[in-house]
Amino acid sequence: MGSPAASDDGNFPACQAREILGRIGDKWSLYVISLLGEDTKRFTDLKRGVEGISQRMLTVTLRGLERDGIVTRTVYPVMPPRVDYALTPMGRTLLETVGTLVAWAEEHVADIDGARAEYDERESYALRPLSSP
Amino acid sequence: MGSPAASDDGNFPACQAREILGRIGDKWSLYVISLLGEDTKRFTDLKRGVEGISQRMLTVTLRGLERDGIVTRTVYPVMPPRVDYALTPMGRTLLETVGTLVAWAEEHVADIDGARAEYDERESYALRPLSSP
DNA sequence: CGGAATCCGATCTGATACTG
DNA sequence: CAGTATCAGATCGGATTCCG
Repeated sequence: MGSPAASDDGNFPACQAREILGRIGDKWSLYVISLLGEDTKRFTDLKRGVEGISQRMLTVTLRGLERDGIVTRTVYPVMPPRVDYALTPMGRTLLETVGTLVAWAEEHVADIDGARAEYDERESYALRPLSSP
Repeated sequence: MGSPAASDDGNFPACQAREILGRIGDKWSLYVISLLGEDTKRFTDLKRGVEGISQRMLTVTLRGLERDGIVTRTVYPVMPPRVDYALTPMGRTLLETVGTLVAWAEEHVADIDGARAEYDERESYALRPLSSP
């Protein structure tokens, strides 16, 4: 329904791969996946484990990962509620790569910080016509 | 106005690592990095190589990667302009991991597509009170 | 505890037009 | 060729409130 023949990019394989990369490449997803590891974790565990994530973003992220078949969500009908999250077999195949990526980011914080400072100086400098204080 | 000492998260290491993950985890960055590989490529080559990227997003992505010290940008002062992009040594250390991630996404398009269909059905089904057509 | 729903400013992004 | 500038629409994401 709706659009007859316009923009069916949505079904284009390359477009789907991009969407998937968007999901797993998301900073929150990366942390959630690497934090889950081989274990089963509860919502609050993840919230504590992923520094700085809001409840909303954790919920949204987990929903997305669940929908894509990367994590499983198990609800126990008790009060107070208890929900367990874990990686699916497919999700586990991501673990090593994601772990490497997260580790890379953490290892290169200083390098990148330096590169940024250098770049910013170069740029502000390039933009200034002639003088320097 | 308001917050005097609140939210200096900006300098917090964990926050910086997240920001870096946000950059390299970005779908466009991932494609650009893996496409660059060991080579030097021109702007237009990248534009053609990264399916579906707009000129604007390619520019923005490359600027970010340059600022973070992941790619180099070489401008030749000729007409018409010529600009070469390549990975820095630091950028090259990402290549294997990023390549794996991109390959993973492409390999799992079908699986994830299936998982999504299943999830969507389960959900729409769960939300409906009782009846089914 | 683990959400869902809503509000709303901030950010992102594509389209378009212009340029050296 | 390789951008920059601008603008409007879409999306993101935090804060808040309410719920079983």
